[in-house]
Amino acid sequence: MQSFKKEERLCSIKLIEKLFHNGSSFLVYPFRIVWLPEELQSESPAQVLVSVPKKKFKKAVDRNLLKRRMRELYRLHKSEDLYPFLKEHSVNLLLAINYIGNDIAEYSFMEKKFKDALQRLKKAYLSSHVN
RNA sequence: UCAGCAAGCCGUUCUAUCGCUCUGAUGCAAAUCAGUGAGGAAAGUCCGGGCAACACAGAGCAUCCUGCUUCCUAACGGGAAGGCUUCACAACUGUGAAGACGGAAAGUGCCACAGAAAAUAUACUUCCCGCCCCGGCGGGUAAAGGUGAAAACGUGAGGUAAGAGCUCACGGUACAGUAUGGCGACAUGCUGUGCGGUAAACCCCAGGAGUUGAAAGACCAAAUAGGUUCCGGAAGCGAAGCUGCUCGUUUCCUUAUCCCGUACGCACGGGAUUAUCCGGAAUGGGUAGGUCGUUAGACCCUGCGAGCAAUUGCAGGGCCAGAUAAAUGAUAGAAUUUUCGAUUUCGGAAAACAGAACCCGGCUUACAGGCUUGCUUUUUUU
RNA sequence: GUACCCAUAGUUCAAUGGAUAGAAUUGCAGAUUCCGGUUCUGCUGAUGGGGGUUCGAAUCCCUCUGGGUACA
Repeated sequence: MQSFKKEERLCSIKLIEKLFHNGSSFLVYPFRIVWLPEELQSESPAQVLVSVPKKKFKKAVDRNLLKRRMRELYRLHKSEDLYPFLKEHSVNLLLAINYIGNDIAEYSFMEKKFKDALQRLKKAYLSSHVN
């Protein structure tokens, strides 16, 4: 359950455009999460996209490091909480995780914040669908 | 032994757990197992080539690039060896460094300020001669002064009213001719003629450049709509021919336009106008994909030759990333190195520059630390 | 990936290779005013960094840095 395969990544240009056009977003420093419920063809319950702005991190090495850490976080924590939640409500989700910090954060700090972000995501979904 | 300079090389390692890319095996599949996975600069995109598509009789013009010689190379604006110039050390003969290093005697332009004058010379203070008669005029001159980044080759002698390459000697530099040495750039000698700088000003000379770049280009099958062309069938108060007329038959043409429905377009429904529909094939375009191009190569390692060297010949061995919103990671522990606190044991911190995207050869820039070789130098010992 | 362009006061722009790099505006100080505004006067610059050519470089050449444009 800790794998991170191609089906779980968001690659289609159309879906990405849809996500950033219609999706709703919130901020948990140092992340910005954009999400949108959507019917998917693939088997995985969610597709995710990870990005780091080139303006803040000029060197490719730094961007790679942050993207790898964020992917690792998603891989390790998705199965604890997010996937069971999504199956329970039987929805599929498009996700985009942007890094908006100005410095390269420690892994432990990022881990703590990422868990908070997942909780926020669940709350946001529930509140929007109750109404 | 210490320090500096130059050249070349390396540029953290191991274990465990959980993952990712690609390849292979097993398997209907899910999956499992095994192997594999960033650099010397992968960077900048400054040059050159391969590869691909398009273009292409030949010549000239324009534009851009290069610029001492010979060689290396697939090619180069790269490299090697050499020549020349300049600078430094040294001291008369070397050592080291740097150099966009063709042409100013084809032509044009420019050379601020200062200065008499910045290039067909000219004449401010001087100097000399003559005249008027005591500071002016006419002539000669360019040595001295001062200016400037640069002043009509420099020094000495002769010469002269005073002077001047005007003449001579020595020297500098450029061109032409000639002899010797060198493949050549060039060097040395002799003869003659000349003497501001600037071509990273225009320009001239010699050589070179077709254009566009893997988002190049080749192929594949889907789903959706149905543009164009062709074929077949049916239809028409359509047109024309055959005919005196009708039927019939042949050829052509049409198969759409307008209005309303929230209505501009598409689709759908209805209505109006003399009047249209169906089936098949080919071709073009749009949308989102896949495969090839794509990693075995001007490749790497070792040995033996050729060459002063760059480089290259032969033999043997090896396979070394291939992603596509883009893999090469995260965490924990240990070792190694550096550094700080401490003091011989422990604790903390750090480990450079930096991340492939069609592939090669260079150049440029970034880089903690370490190793090797050569040269110079300091101290000590013999 | 490929092809190109730009960089000058805080800001917007000038300057033929030649004095101390100008103009507008902003800021600061002073004058004027009872106070403020307007007006007047004065002051404030690493020509993006480094090297080269030149007697002399913002300008010419090389290189690095930063910013931008075009091509699907």
